Amino acid sequence: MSKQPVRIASLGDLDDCRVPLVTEPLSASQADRLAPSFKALGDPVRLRLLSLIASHAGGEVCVCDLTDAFDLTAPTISHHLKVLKETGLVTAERRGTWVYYRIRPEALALLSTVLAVPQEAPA
Amino acid sequence: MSKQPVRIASLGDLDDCRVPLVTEPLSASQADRLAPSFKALGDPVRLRLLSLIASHAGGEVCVCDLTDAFDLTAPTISHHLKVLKETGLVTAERRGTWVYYRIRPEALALLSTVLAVPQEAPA
DNA sequence: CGTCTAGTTTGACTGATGTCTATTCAGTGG
DNA sequence: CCACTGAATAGACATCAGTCAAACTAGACG
Repeated sequence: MSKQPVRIASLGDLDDCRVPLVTEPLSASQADRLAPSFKALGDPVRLRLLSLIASHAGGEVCVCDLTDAFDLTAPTISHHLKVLKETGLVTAERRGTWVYYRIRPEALALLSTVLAVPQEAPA
Repeated sequence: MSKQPVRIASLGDLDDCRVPLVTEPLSASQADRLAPSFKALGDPVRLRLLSLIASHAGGEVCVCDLTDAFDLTAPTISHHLKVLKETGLVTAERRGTWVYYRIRPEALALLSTVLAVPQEAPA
């Protein structure tokens, strides 16, 4: 439906970062705000967590299901989820005993756009 | 499937990573090969370096020009360029006294694809 | 209230990372 | 051959990041 003006406090304003990095040089400020998101993706465990969350039917996953998918302790998974949450890539919601995570598609899409290579890219 | 000889993963084949992370869960192997690229993008200096290289007219930039754009020493810039090179995001070519860097558009495009959010993505 | 389960937080440890200075390598040109 | 410049490497150092065990918090349910 209509998009809510969701705003992640801990996630800096990335509104001015919607232009491919190939198109024009990133400012230092833009780079400072984008880097944490890419850094969050720079760990294999977090990449898989994000993918598991993003690709799951229903759009959300319980932490317990995520923990089972790795050979890591629950605190470690929790730590990685926190990193993803703090960079605005996912959101968390508690329902009863369980906590469910879902992705923030806009965040993912923005990063995808930054890396996109327009057709008429400089050769 | 015939097992291929083990490849150095710093720039390992990412041929089987062309599917959006949202579409299906990444395997551990895929995540292991993708993570270094995102990690390389996880530093503000490298993001700006990449953007400077990618957006430069002519498609290439001399290291001397890059060094001037930052308040960092030449070895530090060199180190960051090495990281970008080792992850396959850029290539380097020496011509005379100078070394020119250019991006590898395929590498960038692949990462963009991995992060892409197809329209019918789970909300 | 007591207890059980799901998740998170804390603290510690270890290994990786960003930066610098000093040194070395690669070409150019006297 | 030697000196000079652009760039990369080596080593050192401080900080950060991933992991775990232990302790803690949030609900559910007798």
